[in-house]
Amino acid sequence: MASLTSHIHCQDCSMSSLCIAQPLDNDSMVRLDTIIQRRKPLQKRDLLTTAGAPLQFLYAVRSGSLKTYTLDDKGVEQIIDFHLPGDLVGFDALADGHHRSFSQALETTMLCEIPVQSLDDLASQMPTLRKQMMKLMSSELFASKQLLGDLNNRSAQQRLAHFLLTLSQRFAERGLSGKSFRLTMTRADIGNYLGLSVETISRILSALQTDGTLAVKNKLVEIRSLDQLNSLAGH
Amino acid sequence: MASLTSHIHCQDCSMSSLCIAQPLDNDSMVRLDTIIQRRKPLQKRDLLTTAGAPLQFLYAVRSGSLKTYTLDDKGVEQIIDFHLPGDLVGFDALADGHHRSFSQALETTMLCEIPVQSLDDLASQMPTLRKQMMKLMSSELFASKQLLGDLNNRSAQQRLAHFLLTLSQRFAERGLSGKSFRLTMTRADIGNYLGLSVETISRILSALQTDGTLAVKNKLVEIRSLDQLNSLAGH
DNA sequence: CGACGATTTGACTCTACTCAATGTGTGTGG
DNA sequence: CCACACACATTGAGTAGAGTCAAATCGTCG
Repeated sequence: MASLTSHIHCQDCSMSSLCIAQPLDNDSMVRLDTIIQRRKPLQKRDLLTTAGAPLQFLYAVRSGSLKTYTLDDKGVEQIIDFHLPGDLVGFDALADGHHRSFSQALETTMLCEIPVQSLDDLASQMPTLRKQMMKLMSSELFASKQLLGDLNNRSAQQRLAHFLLTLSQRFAERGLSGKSFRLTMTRADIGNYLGLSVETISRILSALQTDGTLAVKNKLVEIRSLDQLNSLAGH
Repeated sequence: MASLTSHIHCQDCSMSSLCIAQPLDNDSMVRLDTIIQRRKPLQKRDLLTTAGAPLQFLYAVRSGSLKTYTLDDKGVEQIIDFHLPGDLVGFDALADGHHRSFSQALETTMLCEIPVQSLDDLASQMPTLRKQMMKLMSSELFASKQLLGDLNNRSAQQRLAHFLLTLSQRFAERGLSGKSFRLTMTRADIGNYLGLSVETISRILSALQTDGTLAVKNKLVEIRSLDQLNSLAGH
């Protein structure tokens, strides 16, 4: 009998199109699969990475979600990113072999664990894998820099609209509903990430609910008018 | 006779410690050197990259400086980054082989031109080069994400203090003075980058001048009290 | 010298923050 | 299974920091 832990392989993984495995032919994917382990699921609030800890694995999110954050001089949390299924966690540690941030599960979360040493070996043999890693990092890099400009010069409403649209797109890319989804992070997390206070987040969500752009029920968000939301984000 | 264009080689380049060449042994550096060309200097306002254009080269800044920006739906400039000597320009294009942003010289600027195709070939033969590229991207990625958090939750004064400190450090790393340097970008550029209005930048610079933290004379900035500036950035 | 772009400074306004109180949901232990 | 506790969320009132608009000055380049 198979054990209870997941035995889905890269070849069958629904996330493979977003994952590091995306451009690989079947044979390469099988080789990648052999180095990847599946981890016991993380429970809500469990830490996946700790700043300063040596890098051993990169992680791919299979299901669930995480937040990545740093602590500033005063020990205040600064949220850097949210991770959804298909995302890779740990790139920031490639620079010097140590994680630079904390990653914490926002809900029960399943992961693939990729030993960096083996990945590196594979990458040196497989140019496609090497290029794919570069591509993923390049995309993330641009997205991150772009976001900086996007957020900096925009109002609270624009920021939140942009955030919701980005989430929506990411869910859609992952084969989930982009119209209606659950915010696994708290309002405080969103505020921290966007540089807004909890109260502002709450007020804007209420306002968007009132004007019919959204239907919000606790953590559940339904986008009622995508056009409306788009035009709010654009200004 | 040697031509008038620069013939400095990677082996002799004062920027090599920051550059892609950093961890390479002498032999590898010579090989890298053979694929790198030197470009005619860019004049102020010249474009180095254009969003949408196919990626052919990565560039390393030898002297001078550039700004990288995108244009939003309304054609409004969004500054994403400033590049100083030793920085690499073009990583954002690795994702799909097309540049995603514009890069414009802020002053007369000298560059090394690195053909991506050849770089890729070299990287596949030289694991150190491959790792160094990953490291550079990883560092940039983290810095960019960190910056997002840093700026988002901070006041105008904190942002500007942080910006000046970062510039100071970067100049120092490049063997230039970190105490006293020239802002090659306009106040408007700084404001755009930090998400502040020109007037706010100007007012804060004046205030920092008045309280003795800085001496500002047009584009020239001298840091009078590093401690003061540090504590302003920290809050 | 003249023109234009960049910078500074002032006055007023408004957005988003803080503080405060209340409401809602979740989870734990008796 | 219920009750209580605590974390999360909403809403209101007042305030402050940064934006906008406007005008004057400075600097640079032709």
